[in-house]
Order: sequence, then structure tokens, then C-alpha cells
Amino acid sequence: MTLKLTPIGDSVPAADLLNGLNPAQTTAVQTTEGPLLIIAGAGSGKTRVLTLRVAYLMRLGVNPSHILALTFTNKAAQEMKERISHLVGSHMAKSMWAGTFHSIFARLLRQYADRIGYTPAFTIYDTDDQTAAIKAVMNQLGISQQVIPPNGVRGRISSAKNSMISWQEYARSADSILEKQTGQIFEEYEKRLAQSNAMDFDDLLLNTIRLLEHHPDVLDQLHDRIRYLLVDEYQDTNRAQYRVVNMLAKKYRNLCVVGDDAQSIYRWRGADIKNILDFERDYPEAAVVRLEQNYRSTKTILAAADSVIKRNSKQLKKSLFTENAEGEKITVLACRDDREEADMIARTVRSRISQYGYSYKDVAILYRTNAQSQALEDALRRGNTPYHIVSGVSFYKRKEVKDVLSYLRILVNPNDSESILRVINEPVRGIGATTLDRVQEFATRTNTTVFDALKKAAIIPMMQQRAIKAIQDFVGIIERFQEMLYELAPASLAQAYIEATGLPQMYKVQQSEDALDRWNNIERVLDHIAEQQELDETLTMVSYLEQIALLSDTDDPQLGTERIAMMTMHAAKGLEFPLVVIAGLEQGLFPLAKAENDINEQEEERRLLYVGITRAKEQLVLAYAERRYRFGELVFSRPSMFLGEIDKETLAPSARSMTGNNSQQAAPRPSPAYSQSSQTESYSQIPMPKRYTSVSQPKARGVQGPAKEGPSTLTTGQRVKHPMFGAGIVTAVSGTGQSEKATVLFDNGQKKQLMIAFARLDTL
DNA sequence: ACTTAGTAAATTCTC
DNA sequence: TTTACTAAGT
Repeated sequence: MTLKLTPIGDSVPAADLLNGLNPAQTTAVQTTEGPLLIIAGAGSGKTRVLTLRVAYLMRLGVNPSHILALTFTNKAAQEMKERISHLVGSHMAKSMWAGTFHSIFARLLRQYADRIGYTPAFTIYDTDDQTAAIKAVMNQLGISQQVIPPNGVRGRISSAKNSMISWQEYARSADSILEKQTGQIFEEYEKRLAQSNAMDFDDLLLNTIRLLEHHPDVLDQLHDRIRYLLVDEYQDTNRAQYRVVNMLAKKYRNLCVVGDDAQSIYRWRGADIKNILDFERDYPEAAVVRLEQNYRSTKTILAAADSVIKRNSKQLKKSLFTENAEGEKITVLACRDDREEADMIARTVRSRISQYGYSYKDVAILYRTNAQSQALEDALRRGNTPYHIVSGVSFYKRKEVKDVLSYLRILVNPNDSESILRVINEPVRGIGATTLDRVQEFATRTNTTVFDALKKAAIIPMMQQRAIKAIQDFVGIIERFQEMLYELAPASLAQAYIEATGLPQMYKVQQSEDALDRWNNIERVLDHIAEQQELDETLTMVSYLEQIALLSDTDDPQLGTERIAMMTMHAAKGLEFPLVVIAGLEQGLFPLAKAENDINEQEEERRLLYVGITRAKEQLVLAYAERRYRFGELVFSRPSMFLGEIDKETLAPSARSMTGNNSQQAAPRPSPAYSQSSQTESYSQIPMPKRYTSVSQPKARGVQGPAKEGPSTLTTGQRVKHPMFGAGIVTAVSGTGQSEKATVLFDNGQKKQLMIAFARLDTL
């Protein structure tokens, strides 16, 4: 309220940073020495406190490079850095250490790679690479993929690693045949990755632990450097992360962890809620601060969230309150099926937007599973409502994009077997499965890498002359460009190299729409490297590849644009919206079927709902359907048990009766919300959609025809600006969602097709 | 060795 | 409904 134009930079005194904080927040910022547990309820200004705390440290004279902040997402790290740079200037912010566990440790491991038997150019394997490696290993061991699904093996190996169980320990404690076989695969998998000079995500943590345990001098150096350690979302740390954090904090014990046990939703990937529950036991001298005032939501929303979460057993003591207004009651939409649910949600959202003056970006639709987005998308499209999906099929998961990245990975790390096997016959070079079997067999027998085996192709028994020639050509391309790796800048090297592989040409000559799409995506990747290089002159191929590997799908560039956001509740963590819709509140879906009989799973689902509800600032809408298509089949379901747990006082009157008693929920009823209009909605004024007569009626999903064409923020004729190509005019828009493309005629005469989600286009 | 057709399986969430 | 793998045909 005071118009204070504080210049950004060195002129903000430490004490001024505390302006406007409540007592708990002030304590959290000021308690800089010793261990500190901040229990930060939803919407309690956690990020603000964290960033102020760092800024405060810097103002007290702490060297920014002595501060390390660990987060779970790139987004969180990015936001923290940005806000800190606003408080203390970008030069200070830049020299502090802030990033995800994985990115910080990847950097550390590159620096000390030789200490643990890797080269600094090691490759980071994503889930697909892991699965590929596991399949190869199972082949080698002669274990059928029918009997043991590779994906299951990957899951078991990953959770073992998350709990810091080595393959030796795993094999020793294996009881069942399944576990014994998994143990075998685990062993070979580890060897294969080591030989490939590759690490999976879990290895980034485990190898850091190994490094610090076996090389005390490295740990000493780090101890010297990291005097203040901050860990965000501490409730989501797994065993390995817990271990690293404690090792790093050991010397100065200036460890500040922030979290909310009520928002722990990653148990399935090894997060151990005990880490936060036991913090005071681990650090008996710890100060504990509870941020209990919520600045985000209305009293109604907070009460609803509280009524749900208090059903859970284990919890850290805290009671959230808010001084915000009472706010609107919560609406529950009872629907016949998923299509009607989607329609009602779409219409509710539109009517609220016009009624309350919201804009599209003020609205989020949240759901439990990604599959649910389909029906919602259709409904929004039909109503021409702009939306975007956070985390769909990532651009980087596309085949042609992965192929390009694999080629690049081979260049910096020729031992990367998974990448070689992926692209060696892409485009077809006449190197088939039989040939590759022989190569791999040879590699295993002589204990060499696949790349070395390829170089010796001529002496491998049974090899066809034609195959040898093809392999030599392939190896030739790689070796030729390897020589230029440290001479050419990444962008031009990649351009020439990918050209030489023949991959883009393969798609270009096919001329089909799909092929041209793929060709275009390849161009996009190459352009992206050029863009990144321009932003960061020190960019190397290794650092580019690492950046891509550690990118997550939730790092969505379109967030905050003028569209409704749709995402899973997991992806919504940390975000907030004035109006939030949660869809699919049904038994078997939310909570998921497997959670219905498992109390721990059920509590996690409940926490997930808590996260969902507390994303809402002003209004909340909940929806469920009585039947729904799941894997193409119509299934019936009862409303979620969670609906009955929400404090009735917070629900709008029309909704109250529907969830009143549980006994009537079993029988399918006509949907009440349609007939009894709630206070805020009057559906009677909106034309009813055509009745969806029966189960047998095929769902006319807009698969074919122009119906698929979604609304876009970009329209033909609009002027836009691209960071590389300059200004231009949009001549066409095609595709939807993540793959939405705009054809742009730039002023310099170039015509390009750009992925809207990918190219940073600004409207003019 | 590669293409195609047909069948089976899968659907949670992430760095 | 879509994707992924297998088997048979060219």
C-alpha cells in the first residue's frame, strides 16, 4: 500500500526484508543458524519465506556461493532464483547454488566422474532407456518378457535403488522366483549401465552418496562450500536423498527443511514421509516453525480441505487458518457419464468466467489420471474454450526427437549402447536384428562395449559382408564428427552431423504428413540447440543433453497464458488458481482401485485430494460420473468416499443432499445437479446437450475431420515475434495441444512451421 | 532384412 | 482407444 519504489539491488537492508511478514514467517526468515524445520501449510507463503530467508542470509553478509537450495522441480528452483534476484540483484542470485537434486548432483558427478569410474561425458538414462536396457539384459539372460514384464522389473529395481539396496543385497534377500530373476537382471543391468558410461535417475543420487562416502576430500570441500543448506518439499525426499542431505549438512548443521506432511504425495516413488516426521529426532536442537496462516484460499475452501485431511492418522500438529473471506460454497456436479461430466464442467467454467469476470488463465481443471483429459478436451473444444494441458506426451518423448538426441549422445559418449542400438538402423542401413544379436553376443563375450564391437565388426564370426560394410559406414560418421566435437560450436556441429546421419532426409522424401511432421520436429530440435547456444555461450553438447535429460514434463512454457489449465493433481502441486475444478471423484478412480483396501495408499490419495482442494483460491467445483469409459469399456462407479468426508457446511445446498448419506450412493440415480440448479449456476438457461441415449451408442470422438481442430491463442493473420527469426505473420495454425503448430512467414522471407508449445512466439 | 497385419496389453503419479 | 510386440509374408 505504501508506494515504495525500492531500487532493486544493494540498497535493501536486511531488516526491510521482514516487512509485512507475520511472526512465524519472521522467525523462519531470521533463524539462520542451526537446524530448522519449517512446517508450511498450503498457501502459507512458503516460497516467499524461503526466498526472503536466502536474501536475508546474503544481506547478513553470507557469501551466496555458500548457500545451496535443493528442490524437486526445475520450476521451483527457477522461481526461487528469480525472486531472489529481485530482492538482492541478479549477480548475487546467480552465484548461489539452487537446483533440483538431480541437476545439482549431475553437475557434481561430472566434476568428479573419474573418482567413481565414469567419464565426465556420462549419459543420463531416462525411463525409456532403462526399459530398453532391461529388455536387452533379459534377452541376454534368456528370460521371457511375457513371463516377467520389463516395466515391472524397472519399477522393482528403481524402488530398490531409492531405498539404497544394492543388487547384491537384493539378490540375497530374494525369496520368490520373480525376485530371484529380478536380482539377476538387476545385476546385469548395473553392469550394462556401468559399461555404457551411463546413469539412470536413481544413480545420480546413489553415485553422489558413493562419491561422498569414499572420497572424504570431496566431502570436505563440499562441507567447506555449503554452509547453509535448504531443502524444499522435504516430505517428498526418499531414503537416498535423506542420506545425502544429512551428509552435506553434517559439518555446519545449518539445515533448513521446508515441507508439509499433509502434501506428501510421492510415496510410490520412494518418498518417505518419516523423513519429515522424524526431523526433530534427527536434530534434537532443531527449531520448529509452523506457518499456519493461509493467504491463498477462502475460509470455505480451507474448511473443506481440513475436513478431508483430518481423517488421516499420522500428522504433524498444525492448524491452518485464514483471515480471507468466507467465499462461495463448493459446488458438486453429479453426472451420468464422463461425457456429461466434461460438458457440465465446461459449461460451469464458462458461466463462472462470465459471471465473476474470471479470465481463462484463472481456471484449472484437475484430475487423477491423464486419461481423463480426453473427454474434457473434447468438451472444451466443442465450446471453443482455449485450454492447454500441462504434461501430456512430451515433445522429447517423440520417436524422431529421441532419435536425434540419441545420435548426439553417441557423439559425446560412444559407449552409450542403448543409444547406438536405438539409431543404428534409423534410417534403415541394412543392419537387422540378427546382425545386432551377433554384435551384442560378441561384446558380452569379449567384455567390450557395443561401440568397440562394431569397430571390430569384420572379425565377428558369421557376419555378413553387407552388414560389415553398413556398420563401418555408421561408425565412420560418428568418428568423423567426434573429431569436431570440441572444435565446432554445438549448434553447427549438430546440424551437420544429423544431416550426415540421413535421418532428416529419410522423413523429408516420404512426403506424407506424418513424415513431414517428424522432419519438422527434427529441425525444431536443431533450432533449439542454436537458441540455447545463443542464450548461453558456454553451452556444450554435454550440458545441452543434460539439460534435456533433466527436463520434466511439468516444465510447461504455456502456464500463465490465456487458457484454462488442465493437469493431474500431482502436476498442480505448488500452483494456485482462483477457480479449480476437480473431476472424477469416484471410487476406483479417486481413490484408485488399489487404494481402496490399503490404508496407506488411501491416506496418500486423501493427501492428494487435499493438495487439489488447496490449489483453489476462491471457488471450487467437484465432479463425478456414475459411469465412465475406461480402456474403451463402460464401467459403473460410486461417488468417491472422499465426497462424504467433506464438511457439509462448505457445500452448496443442492449438492448437500447428494452426498448426504452413503447408502443411497450405491444405486444409480438421475443426476440431481441437472434438475436442482445450485445457487450460482442455472443450467436451465443453458440449452441441454443432446441425450446420450445408450451404452451401445459409439462415442463420436472427434478423431476425424475438422472437429479435432482446437481453439488456439494464435490465429491466422496475427503478427508474432520469434527470438531467432524475428517478426512475421501467422499464415496457418494446425494440430492441438502440445503438438499445435503455427506456420509463420517471417519478414526475412523465411517460412517456418513452429510448434507453439516449443517456439517462444510473442504476439505483437 | 524389412514390411505388414494382427493380437495383446495397458492406463497413476516423476526427476 | 491407443500403443507395442509377434508372426508371417515379401
